[in-house]
Amino acid sequence: MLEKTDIVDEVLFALKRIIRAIDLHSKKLVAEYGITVPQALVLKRIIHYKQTVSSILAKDVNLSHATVTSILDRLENHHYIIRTPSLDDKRKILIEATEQAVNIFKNAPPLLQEEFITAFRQLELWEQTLMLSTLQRIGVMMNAKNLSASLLLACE
Amino acid sequence: MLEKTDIVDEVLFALKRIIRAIDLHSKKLVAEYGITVPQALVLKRIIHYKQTVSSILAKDVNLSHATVTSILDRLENHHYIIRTPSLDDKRKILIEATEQAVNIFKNAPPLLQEEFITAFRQLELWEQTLMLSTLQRIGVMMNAKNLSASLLLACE
DNA sequence: TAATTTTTGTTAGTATACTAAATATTTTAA
DNA sequence: TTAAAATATTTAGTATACTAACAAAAATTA
Repeated sequence: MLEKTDIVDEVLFALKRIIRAIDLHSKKLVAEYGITVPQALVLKRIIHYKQTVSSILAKDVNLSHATVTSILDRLENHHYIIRTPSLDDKRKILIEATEQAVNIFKNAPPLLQEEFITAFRQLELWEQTLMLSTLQRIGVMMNAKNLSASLLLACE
Repeated sequence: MLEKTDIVDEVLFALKRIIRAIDLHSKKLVAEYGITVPQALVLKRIIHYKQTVSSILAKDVNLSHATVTSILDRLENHHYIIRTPSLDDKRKILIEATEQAVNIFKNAPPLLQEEFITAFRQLELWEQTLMLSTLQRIGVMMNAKNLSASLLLACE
């Protein structure tokens, strides 16, 4: 057994478990829908915009440009997107989803475990909201450095 | 901007942000301490046990055997651990931390962002506990499938 | 005892995800 | 108008993380 000395360590441990569950689910999606969670998130945005470029997608899904490029490579290999060099601005590569990709979302692959979604939806709305805001708050706390150096003056 | 139609999507998005923050922090640790978060988690356990085997570590840190093997490979390359084949049970490889590895933890590399740790510690204890239990609950909800199929009968 | 199963660890193959550097193009400034 | 800065995307290199398949050894069962 793990003895937990520190609540912060426990937070990390709890997060790690969640991260792993999401990853495992993503790998199951490949078998059933031929698409992973990161690929689905990117594809969803492409379908939303009809036509877009990779830098927009990187901002939307909160990933680096390099990561988005590799995800787009795989989507292209699977014929889920088409990349066309832009004529207006030759630096840009326009991205569009194929018919095939749109059809995948007709079946709506669940981006989180069905068990989680079912359980979550059965919670009271206030509880769902509380959970979400807790997660958002943790996210803010972890990205705090970028927000403001002035706050740091107060702590130490 | 992302229009969010579904609170479940928002939960995934919030989690993705947290996951990314942890990953980015891990990459910063390499520069400062020469060790990543997953490596540190594994090494911490090795130091705790003094001597152990990879299957124990995989259970402790909640990772697959293959992943632990690759992390151990890197720890070995950095001379943070020594692997010795066991004489009792020739399947087992005994793992021990080196002096060098123990010294790293004298400096105590922070496994989460210092900003997060500082902010988290400033919360009231009840709030820390609430956050932790929310995360643990999400973890349970996501790993529910393995727990019980009987519960599923009730939902659909 | 012999055959089977389980345990333990590694390897192969794939997908994510990052930074830094390279390339090409466009915009801005001198 | 040319040089410098900014923008857009990709490539290279590294680390995580998984499953499946493999090999070796140990434990169990017939």
